[in-house]
Amino acid sequence: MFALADCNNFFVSCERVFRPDLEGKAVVVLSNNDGCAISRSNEAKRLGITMGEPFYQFAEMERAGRVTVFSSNFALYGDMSRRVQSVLRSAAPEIEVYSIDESFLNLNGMEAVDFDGWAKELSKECRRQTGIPVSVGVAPTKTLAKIASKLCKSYPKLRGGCYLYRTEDIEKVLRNFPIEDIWGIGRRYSKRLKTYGLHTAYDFYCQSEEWVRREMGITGVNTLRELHGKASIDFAPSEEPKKQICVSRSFAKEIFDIQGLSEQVSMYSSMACEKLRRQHSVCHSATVFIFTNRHKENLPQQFEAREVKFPIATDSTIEINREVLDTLRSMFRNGMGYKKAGVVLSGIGRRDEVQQSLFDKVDRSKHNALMQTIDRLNQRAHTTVVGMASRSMTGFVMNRNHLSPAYTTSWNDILLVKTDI
DNA sequence: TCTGGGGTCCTAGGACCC
DNA sequence: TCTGGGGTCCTAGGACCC
Repeated sequence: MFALADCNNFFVSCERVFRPDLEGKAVVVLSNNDGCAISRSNEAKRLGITMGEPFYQFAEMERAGRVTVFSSNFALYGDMSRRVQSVLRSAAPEIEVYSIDESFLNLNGMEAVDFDGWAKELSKECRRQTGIPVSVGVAPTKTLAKIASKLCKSYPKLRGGCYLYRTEDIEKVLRNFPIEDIWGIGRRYSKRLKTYGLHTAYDFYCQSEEWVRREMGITGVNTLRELHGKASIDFAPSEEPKKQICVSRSFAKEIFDIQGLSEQVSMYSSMACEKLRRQHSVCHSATVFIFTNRHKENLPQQFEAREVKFPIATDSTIEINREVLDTLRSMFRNGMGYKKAGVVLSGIGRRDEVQQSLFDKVDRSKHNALMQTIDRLNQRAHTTVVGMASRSMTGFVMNRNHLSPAYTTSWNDILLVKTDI
């Protein structure tokens, strides 16, 4: 058996823990830049605010006091997420942290347990210890556990826990479950499946493996098998190092000058390199991308990405940053108003397995020592106190007009000291 | 005026190898 | 006239997830 513990309306719930006056009211958390809705309370959903809806389209409701909005505060959400995880960890032998608000639990070895009661109790315990409402679904496969946890949200009678295992119960649930809500069937596939007349999870459930393989490949077959109670998606308890690390942002206003753009991109590459070193990895390539504002169709557009390769895998901010900025300059065009930029590190491998070269011109031990020192200083300060001189001195060019206080963490304002390294 | 950010896996086709 | 067979690796693009 597997459990899925899913935090209800997670970001909104985090804000409400510290604003109990907002319980029962319409609340929305906005994306970076206060761009669009990324988390909504049930009351906000009832007002008709949709996922991803641009803020300006419901700003009137906010002004009228019908909905409270927050800028996203990921320092808070990350901290609350860890608290929920620690409650879950104590309830089951193995945990797979799937996302900031969802964890799978492997319940092998707990055969004698009353899973329905266990799920309800775990939900209650999460609420008691962290203040976050959590839906716990238990089923023979991950895909069915996802469905079981969704049922908790529709039926308060379940008191946050649902155990789904009997074939007749599963089939009854699938008959009323929309095909597009199945884990693994997204917008594209559900649209296509509907053209074949498949509308519910049960319609999909009744198809043959051969047909599903032709239409959707092996991933579709795995989903089908999971609905039939045959576990086909791996449980991955350990935290694997990332195979790709990306830092990107949209800007509050378009940036037209190479200097301003360089400062942002340099900051992104520094942040990506920090993440890389934190997981003890090195990378073989870095991709820089810059986008103009796609919503301004009357203006000239540019959506470009370029990759630089490192013959010897590296984790040095100095080395990566230099190549990234050179690449950026080669892409930059005068007169373009850039709205978004980012840096992606890929070709990631372990640092202790780097292939050396006879012709290496970089003094790697020197770079390593410097990077270690910088990381240690910044970690101790809980903020950036030492960084590349090329990076932004003032942080993100970002709107955050509705930010909640740092309730559980010290707030990380960027304070930058220039050095001559 | 105003529209997020960060990931994973699978597949097909090309380059290259013997 | 007639031109092999089998494999790996890499990459881009498409699908998905939260």
